Amino acid sequence: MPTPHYGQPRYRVIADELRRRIESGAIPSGSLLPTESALTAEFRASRGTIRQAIAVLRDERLVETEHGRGTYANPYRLVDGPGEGPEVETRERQVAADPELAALFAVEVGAALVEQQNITLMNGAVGAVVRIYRLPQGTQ
Amino acid sequence: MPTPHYGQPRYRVIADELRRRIESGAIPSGSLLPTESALTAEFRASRGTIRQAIAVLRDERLVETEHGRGTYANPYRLVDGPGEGPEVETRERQVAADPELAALFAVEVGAALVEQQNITLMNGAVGAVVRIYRLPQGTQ
DNA sequence: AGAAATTTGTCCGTATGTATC
DNA sequence: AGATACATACGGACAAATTTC
Repeated sequence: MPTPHYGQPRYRVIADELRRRIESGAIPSGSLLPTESALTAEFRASRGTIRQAIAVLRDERLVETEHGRGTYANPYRLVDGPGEGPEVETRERQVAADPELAALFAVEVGAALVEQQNITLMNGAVGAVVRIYRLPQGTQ
Repeated sequence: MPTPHYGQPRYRVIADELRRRIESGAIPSGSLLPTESALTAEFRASRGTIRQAIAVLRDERLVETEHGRGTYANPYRLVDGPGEGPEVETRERQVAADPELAALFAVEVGAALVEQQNITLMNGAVGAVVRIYRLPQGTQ
């Protein structure tokens, strides 16, 4: 079978699906993701592709992998014990440029921007939300 | 041929060497790196390993790759004007909480939040826009 | 304008090394 | 020691973007 990849590459499709499962709770926070070989079987993809999909989630800090053990979902979720310092939760996504951002970046309104959102938590409460906007890779 | 990787993995060794060449100027800023196939020949490594090495440098934002063209060295360097460093423009204002921010801060949609916006400039162009949201003083 | 060559992007299969349980 | 799982590396194939002729 050939390897067409029109549109989204497979590893992104798989990453999107896994992200959905984690965010929906289908894969509970703190639990292990299915193994690489299980995902290989389920998605009919090679190990390299599965690993690439997981790498995407790892970059987003949505999962964390431990050598010889497995890949955990949502390891940075706060379940703080008492007296812990501020924690940060990070997420990255693509958004459409609002008129002000469009003017700043000299792109059209609605153009794709990358938004990185950091949520600073203090004692379990949201202290501040930081949103960083950049042009997508390769467009600058 | 077996594939031992004692000590440093090969892709890291190659990444280190390429980083050295870029930082030493052996590969001038803004110029193209050797092609993947050229690096394959020079380092006697597979293309996957070369691409992994380049991915390391890409994560460091030391290089940028364009499909069908090549990989550029140091695309993000600042070329400051006379005596100027990177500049930041800051502004603070009050905004209404969008649904997501409202949920995060546990306030009603439309409630007042303080937004601090920092615009970082690189080469006179907008590099990133940072928006920090907090609850107004006295409400936390 | 169009075809060919070049270069990077994605995917596959496989093998071996290393860490953890 | 054995089983399991992640890390690294290889080689090959086809897709897609760019450049060159």
